[in-house]
Amino acid sequence: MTMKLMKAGDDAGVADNMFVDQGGAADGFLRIGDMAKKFGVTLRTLRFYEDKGLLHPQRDGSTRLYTRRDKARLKLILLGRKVGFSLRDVKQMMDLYDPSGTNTKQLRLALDKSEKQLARLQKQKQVIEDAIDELSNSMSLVRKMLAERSSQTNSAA
Amino acid sequence: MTMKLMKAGDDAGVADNMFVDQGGAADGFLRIGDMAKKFGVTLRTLRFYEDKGLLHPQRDGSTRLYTRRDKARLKLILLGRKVGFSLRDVKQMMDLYDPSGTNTKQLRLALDKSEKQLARLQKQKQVIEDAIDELSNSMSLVRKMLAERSSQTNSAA
DNA sequence: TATAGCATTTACGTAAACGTAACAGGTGCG
DNA sequence: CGCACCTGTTACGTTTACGTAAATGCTATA
Repeated sequence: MTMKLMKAGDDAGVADNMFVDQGGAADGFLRIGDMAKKFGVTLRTLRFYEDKGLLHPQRDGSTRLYTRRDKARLKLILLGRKVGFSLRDVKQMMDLYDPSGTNTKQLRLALDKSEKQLARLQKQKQVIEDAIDELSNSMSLVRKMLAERSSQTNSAA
Repeated sequence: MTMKLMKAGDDAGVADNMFVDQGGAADGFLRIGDMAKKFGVTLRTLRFYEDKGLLHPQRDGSTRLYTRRDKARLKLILLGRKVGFSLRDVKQMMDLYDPSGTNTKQLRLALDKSEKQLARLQKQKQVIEDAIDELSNSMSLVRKMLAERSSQTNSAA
């Protein structure tokens, strides 16, 4: 059994929410593979996010080392994506983060974007509900048609 | 005033539902521009659908002429898209249509695809609702943070 | 006849978020 | 020693439904 030094179980369920990035690089560097497993993403994804300027892991030579800050940022990214923000939006919001300030501007931007996104989501929900309704109608109609057909064809069997 | 022979007002609100294509090419050919206006799509869309084998308008030389059948088909396409089917799905279903049969196979396929699509839509709806919840949570959190900030900064004003 | 207005065709561009391939060089361990 | 897995980079592929030219032609009207 390869148990190794797998103490990579910091658990990602801390308790911070969106737009709230508390820094702090104490210890517990993760390498890309651990990071990927911890968050359920692929290596490609992590490199991609870095390429897009969303993550900035340290380097040990060429090896990426992810700190607590990176974990927090990734958590934000994934949450952002979950609620439907584009990576561009997420970046824009995170780029405003300044550990030495009140981040009022960041929070305002986030709130503004959030309101718009919320509106979008509600519209989408409405669209989907409409689609469900129409599809259900069509389905019951088709079911009726099939019922007629079978009552004609099978009545002689 | 260019009134011409514009009696192209057949009205698209007949009363057929999805998967139900009744043929019949009596008269009233529409050209692509009229067709587009009638259904609120672009010329590009109509040509695109034709290119994908979803529409087969007649030709007068090189000019496309759309018949009643084409209108019915387009209506189905648009309904299909509204409920979230891909054009490929729509084509697959429409290709099974046979004016000289009971179309049982077509209806079964349509029903099968519809059930799957309905499931997809319900999942999507759930995802969106989750997103709405999470986003709402984050928003109220951000609002609190902003409130704190302003109570600190503005208290001295 | 010139102009307007509609038609035709081919074909590259767009958006998002990665996946996937390809190629090469480390590193740990059993 | 060899295998599995790490690292790096570049860059094309995928998906869907069109948008957007670009270049050209037909036809009716002023």
